[in-house]
Amino acid sequence: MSSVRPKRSDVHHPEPDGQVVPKLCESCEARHRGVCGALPGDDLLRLSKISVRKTLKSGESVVCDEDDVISFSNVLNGVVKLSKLLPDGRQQIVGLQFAPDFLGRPFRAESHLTAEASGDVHLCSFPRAEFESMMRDNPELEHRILAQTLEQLDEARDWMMTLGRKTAREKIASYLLMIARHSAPQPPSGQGVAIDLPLSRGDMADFLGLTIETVSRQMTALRKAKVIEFDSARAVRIPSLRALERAAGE
Amino acid sequence: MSSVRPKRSDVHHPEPDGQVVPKLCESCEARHRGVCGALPGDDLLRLSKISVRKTLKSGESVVCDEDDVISFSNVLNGVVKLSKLLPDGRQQIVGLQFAPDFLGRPFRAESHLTAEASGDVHLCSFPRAEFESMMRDNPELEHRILAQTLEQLDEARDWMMTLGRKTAREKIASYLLMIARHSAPQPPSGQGVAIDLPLSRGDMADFLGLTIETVSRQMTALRKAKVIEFDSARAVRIPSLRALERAAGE
DNA sequence: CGGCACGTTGAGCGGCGTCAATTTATGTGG
DNA sequence: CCACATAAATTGACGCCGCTCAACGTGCCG
Repeated sequence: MSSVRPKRSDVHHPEPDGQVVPKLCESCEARHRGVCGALPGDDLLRLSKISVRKTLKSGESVVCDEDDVISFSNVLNGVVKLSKLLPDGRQQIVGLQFAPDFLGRPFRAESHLTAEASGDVHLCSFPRAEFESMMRDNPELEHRILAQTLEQLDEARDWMMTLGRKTAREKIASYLLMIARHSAPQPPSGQGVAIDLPLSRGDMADFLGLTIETVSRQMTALRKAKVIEFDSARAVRIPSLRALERAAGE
Repeated sequence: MSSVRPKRSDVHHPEPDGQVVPKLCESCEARHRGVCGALPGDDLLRLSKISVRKTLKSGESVVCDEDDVISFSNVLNGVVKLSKLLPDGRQQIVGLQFAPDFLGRPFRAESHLTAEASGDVHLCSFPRAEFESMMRDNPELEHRILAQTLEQLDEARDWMMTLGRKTAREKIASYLLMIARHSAPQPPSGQGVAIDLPLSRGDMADFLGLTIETVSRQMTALRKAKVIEFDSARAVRIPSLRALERAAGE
């Protein structure tokens, strides 16, 4: 299920201030906003020597259900779906990971979770054991992992409200709102916010606890209500975030 | 909303090995299984001096939505509901905390969450600032917080599957199963597992994304299907956990 | 062009919500 | 102890939102 193309990286060079920063990490978002920002130069070097870049094509999975997790990753770009499966095939997407999120479940097997690329994804991947050992040595690293985990817990609980108490229409609006908030801020064009939808209708359904047909119908309904406009099936514009928030029940 | 009766505690005495263990902490579950287990004697003493026991009556809240969180707590016994509210009044319970769970959201305001006692609850409560400072000094303490946060994230994601993809019947069964797994293990009596239900039908509805009436009907349906037996409305017996798991769709 | 995945739309049904009545627990004062 | 009040839980009748099944449209690639 997961065919990836690793590329070993041990190139590095000194920074102006004498600190050694691996070349691979130089322009990496995760080094600034992600967990790697916690690492001093020498630890970063140690980690970069054992880390590999991976490219996943759409649909390829990082960790399969029940697999032992042998590696952690940072998401460099793209979107990773975290999903669960019931024995009879019903599926629920329980989270989306964007750059520069950390991917992995420290101290435990991945709790029956599947991580799959939605669209092409670039990862920076490293061995589990080595990273956990660095976490023990480096409290600041563990602190960052904790901070991210707490944020993900907040997001998961927000989504529980959406799944349990919102109507189909409100669920769709909530999803669009979430994507808009994760999108890069745009120059105020007066034409509203344009966003690309990383998930197919089917994945949106699995994320929102709906069927494909209901997702499609409610997208149409929001368009007819002029809350959104379609550039294509996978790209919409939002004339008024306020109106979308109202549609999301917030 | 929250009227509590604090009782200052600074009594303590030396342990046989010379280590000082505050008297208050001596028989405390949280010291062994909870986060306090991470603390050496002197830190435990420091924390115990600023901690207070609180008793909440059913329905009293620990942290109100939008309040600044001024304290963290350990749950000593009882059950605490974590819930969210939509502007129009719809409610969703996003988690249950049992002893010896840690209660609080480090590094941030409580993300619009309400924590409320379901039945009488005993807490051990301490000032936020002091505890966060101890977290900085003591990586092992932060490590335990991380471990618990990761578990809660797993649980939240499990529940997302339940909320998004299961039928009313399966949701009820999943809830009963979760309570059974949190209950103290019982001597094999041959009469099945007896469990007390900490939530009212209304709270079960808010936890499962259902209405009171549907909860009641599906409880009756499970009884008629002989998956559960009623000792009272708040206490059931489970003849076969396997059968209950099947009813939960697992 | 055909083949295929993805998305949209329609018709009809059923699970769960709504509204309402009744029964059962829980407490409170005489 | 009973009488009464109040809340919690159950049960029934009915309607609607979202699911099912099916047909059709659309874009992409060989």
